[in-house]
Amino acid sequence: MGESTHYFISEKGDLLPRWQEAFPGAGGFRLGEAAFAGKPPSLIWLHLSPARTAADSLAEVRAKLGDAPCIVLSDTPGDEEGLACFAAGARGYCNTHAVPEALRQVADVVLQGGLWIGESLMQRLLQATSRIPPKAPAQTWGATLTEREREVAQAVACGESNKGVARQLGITERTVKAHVGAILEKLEVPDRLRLSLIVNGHRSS
Amino acid sequence: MGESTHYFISEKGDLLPRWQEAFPGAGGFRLGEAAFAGKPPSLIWLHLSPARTAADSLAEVRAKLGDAPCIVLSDTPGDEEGLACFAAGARGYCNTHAVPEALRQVADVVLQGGLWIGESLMQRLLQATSRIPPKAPAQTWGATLTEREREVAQAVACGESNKGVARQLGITERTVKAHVGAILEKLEVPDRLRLSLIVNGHRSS
DNA sequence: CGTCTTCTTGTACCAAGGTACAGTATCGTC
DNA sequence: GACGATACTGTACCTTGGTACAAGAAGACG
Repeated sequence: MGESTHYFISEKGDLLPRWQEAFPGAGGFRLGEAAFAGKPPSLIWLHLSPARTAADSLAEVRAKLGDAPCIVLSDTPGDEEGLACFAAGARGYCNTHAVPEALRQVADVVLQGGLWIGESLMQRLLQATSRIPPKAPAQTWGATLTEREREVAQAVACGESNKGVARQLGITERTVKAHVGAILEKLEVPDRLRLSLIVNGHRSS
Repeated sequence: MGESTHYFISEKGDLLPRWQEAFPGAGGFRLGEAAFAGKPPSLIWLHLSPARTAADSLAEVRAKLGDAPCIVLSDTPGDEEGLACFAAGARGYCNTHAVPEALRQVADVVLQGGLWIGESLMQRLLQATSRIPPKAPAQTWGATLTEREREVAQAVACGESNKGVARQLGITERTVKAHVGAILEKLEVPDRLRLSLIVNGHRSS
């Protein structure tokens, strides 16, 4: 790690204290600089600015600094922005204010050829390969479920607790748990929160 | 790296020489074994068998060995198989006959929380994301929250557990719980499921 | 300088979620 | 009649979610 050269590219070019702590000796540069002095970087950290799109920023960095892997730092991480970053060639995407230890970990992964990508974004990418439109009808998520399971799934997706679903459907909480368990297994999701995302059309199964 | 325990799961349970060279002391097990003896693995290598689907194999490994990250080894790597592996929770996907140095590199990346994914597969995933559903602007649900709370709220709304949010933001699970509690109180919702509905635009707060 | 807000973290506890094992009843199919 | 699928339910247990009490650090503000 001591041999790597880190460039932090941001709007103002100054280094946050935690960046310096993570990588003593790292360079801080403004995105708008015409050229970057010194030894070529082995790793580029791009601190996103609200004033530019991720794709524009990455393209500019690419044009000026070449092919060193780039990790994007975002003040307000989100899946859309993450998608844009990876589409534009980033190798990592994380929070601007991550602790130094986390930054070093991300650096290690990316320097060794891996990706640093959030779990929810990865799931999003995987599910997008099915090309299912945002508002998933029950025919998709509900295709493998029984009628009762679909009822329970919809109630859960509206935010009901197991007790609430039991009251609503006139069955015991234990029966609701049985249905919920079967639904989670059939749809291969870990919990009711993810189930809700699928039923409400934020994910496809 | 010396402290990590590697399990190689394959049809016959024997270790290829290059696997042993990469990780002396690694255990070799048959996928069909009822149970795995010894110290829990820190990393699982699953050698795919033509006789089983990737999803079935990964599910079985998951059920028997728990949540250690899993890297899939394939004799005939391809994007379709790779997709299935990552969809089933794998953290890496590479060639069965990769050289020991490459295997150690993949192990490093995955043990540090990264992904090992092929370039063409990553491009495939990115190309599939053509349409992205609109999200409720943070100005509505996020107006009364602090910046950190909005970050936590968004992560939760994407389906993350408290542990997952903690990993993502580089803070402890206890801190995430503190933020989640504050968010639930400010938005006057009973739990993270309802929070998710608000953030994703299914409810007004 | 004192106060307040925000962020962070600890231990502890209780409720809810989810899983496991086990079982009965009904209905449709062979 | 046997069998499988579905719906329903029990006890038990473990994990996660959420709350309570407590506390320190840093930055902004009067």
